Amino acid sequence: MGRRTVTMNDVAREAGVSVMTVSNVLNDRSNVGPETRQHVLEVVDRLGYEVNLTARRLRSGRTGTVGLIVPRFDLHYYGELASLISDALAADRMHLVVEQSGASRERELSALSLARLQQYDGVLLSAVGLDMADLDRIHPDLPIVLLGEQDVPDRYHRVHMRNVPGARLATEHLITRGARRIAVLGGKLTAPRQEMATHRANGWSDALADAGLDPRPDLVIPLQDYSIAEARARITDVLAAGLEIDGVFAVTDEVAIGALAGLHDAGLRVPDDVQLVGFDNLDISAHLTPGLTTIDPDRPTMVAESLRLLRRQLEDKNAAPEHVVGTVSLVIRGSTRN
Amino acid sequence: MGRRTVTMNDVAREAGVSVMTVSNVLNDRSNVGPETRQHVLEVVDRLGYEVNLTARRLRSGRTGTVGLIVPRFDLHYYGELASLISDALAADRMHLVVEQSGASRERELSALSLARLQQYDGVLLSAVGLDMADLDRIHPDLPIVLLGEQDVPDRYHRVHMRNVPGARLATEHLITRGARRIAVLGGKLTAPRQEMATHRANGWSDALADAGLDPRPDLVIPLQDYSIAEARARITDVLAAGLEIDGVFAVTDEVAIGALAGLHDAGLRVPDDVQLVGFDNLDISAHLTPGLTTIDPDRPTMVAESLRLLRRQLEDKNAAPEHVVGTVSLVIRGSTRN
DNA sequence: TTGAAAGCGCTAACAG
DNA sequence: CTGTTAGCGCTTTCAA
Repeated sequence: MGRRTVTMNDVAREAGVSVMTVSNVLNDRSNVGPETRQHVLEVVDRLGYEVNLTARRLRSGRTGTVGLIVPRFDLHYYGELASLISDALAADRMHLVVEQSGASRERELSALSLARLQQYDGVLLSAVGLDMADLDRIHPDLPIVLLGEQDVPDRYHRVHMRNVPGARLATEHLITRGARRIAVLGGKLTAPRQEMATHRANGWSDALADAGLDPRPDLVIPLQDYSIAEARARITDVLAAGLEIDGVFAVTDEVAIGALAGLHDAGLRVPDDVQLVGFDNLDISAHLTPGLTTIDPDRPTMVAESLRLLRRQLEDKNAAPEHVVGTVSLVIRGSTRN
Repeated sequence: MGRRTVTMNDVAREAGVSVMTVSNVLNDRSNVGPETRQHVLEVVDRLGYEVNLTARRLRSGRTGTVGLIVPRFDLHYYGELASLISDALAADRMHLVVEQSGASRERELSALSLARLQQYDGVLLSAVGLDMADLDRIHPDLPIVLLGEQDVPDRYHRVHMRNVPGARLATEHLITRGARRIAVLGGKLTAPRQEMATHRANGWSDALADAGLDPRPDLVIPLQDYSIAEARARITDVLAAGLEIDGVFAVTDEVAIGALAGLHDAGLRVPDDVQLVGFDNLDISAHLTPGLTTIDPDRPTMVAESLRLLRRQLEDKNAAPEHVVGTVSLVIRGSTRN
């Protein structure tokens, strides 16, 4: 119970060698005789020794841990992303820990403080609320890859989706299938800086304009937190206010799920009365009724690219910044007509 | 760019004080004169100094960080749990990081190694695949609270749900609303040790027996990973095989979502042909069509209790182990009849 | 192939 | 109120 933690020193004394030899054994360095190695490992096992990662990190700087910072744990998109990354890193014998940055600016800054980030060998940062100034505060020596749709300083490595083409694809599909009054739920026409909501509203707007349709401002329904509940409430509001629509492009699948519920509340059938397209292709989207037509951002490739950029920086801290843009494709399911 | 990281020493020299004074200022200790404090803070700001948490941890043992270990990031239940915990800890000026333990036994053991756990002031462990031996390997000095439904050694602090009563409540509700052939999707009658799936199958079985119904083994449909896709596939299988049912108790809401899709695939209407009840009351469950009747485990209270147990151990490492069992309640929505 | 010395950056304990 | 000393547990460096 109260017995003191076993240290490398204890192992060394017990094994009759120096701490350096123990360290060499545990780090698989080649300069240890086979018998010594065997003996040390036995003692390690017997005493139940485990390395103190904090001490190792303080001395060597390496941790074997990558941090992923996401806005919220409870948005499905980030849960799926975290799973994919965790699995991919495990193959490299690295370890993922996830932090939540959202909810408040204070907490976001706390999560992004150098003090916290320093604890990782590298960081995948999927923060939405940052501005350039915040990003510029981050110490440049730490390998960072930005995941996400806001614009960032050029010196950062970054992976993001083709937002505008994706949104355009979604909207064009709605038009092709006969929709004419298409709202963009969660879109924004203007914002202090470009972000997911403005990019996707732009794609929507482009597609409408190309088809000779008017991207009326009242068809743009902005959201705050992109939760299912908020999306459902807002679409209910605008329908109650008399907005007439026969199509909805929801900027995320999560928003689309709320839209599905809200449309149902209003007695509108999907896809018969109103067609619906989302963006993200969440796991759950295939299992809704009707299945959700959506834009697939090819997350596995985005994850692979993110880790490639991270590894590049790990190997060469001066690696030239790279911007990777993922492909998007349309996945057609029951929420749009045949 | 390549400039060396600023240390406390740099601040001390620049401010013309000792490192201890800098440390005292940064830790808000009361023994620093107001002018000295002011001056030190200015220098800290000017140099852009941030504390090295690794060094602090090595020396003081405290990290301000709590770890949450969950089986998978992409199960909605854990995402919601993590969000709640993260928010609650922020109020205590503590920080949550989340690790995924699932996917393989090797990775589970790696996440649970003392080396990793040591990095936290305390750990909330929501691992499902552990057995007693694994748990016994964990160093007893670390504050741990177990969240979850498997049985554990008495010496652990633990918070879990009233599984059997919850499952019973769900099943009784189905019976009350007229269902007679009720399957338990994701339940298990036997397993190497008690776990969520057996507890909930027991509640189902008890309710059926009380009502004079036969808990036939073919009504128990076990699952492996409790994913939506798996649940959908399995219910499709058993329906195709000719199983006749008018009610489904799904052991989690995630499983219920799969069931909803599978029933729809088979041309069965919910709740008209088959009634459905889940367990967990996920955020999304209110927004399905139809809304999902489910068991609410009162997660906010469970989270509060978990953190209370953790704080107790933080304050007194010999605090007597406590087992807390949360209450459950039935939330009635459209997936059961009126 | 092995070991001794030094020190990563910080804070506990105590002295002034 | 401020400073000095020592050392957390490990790994780097260099000597044997």
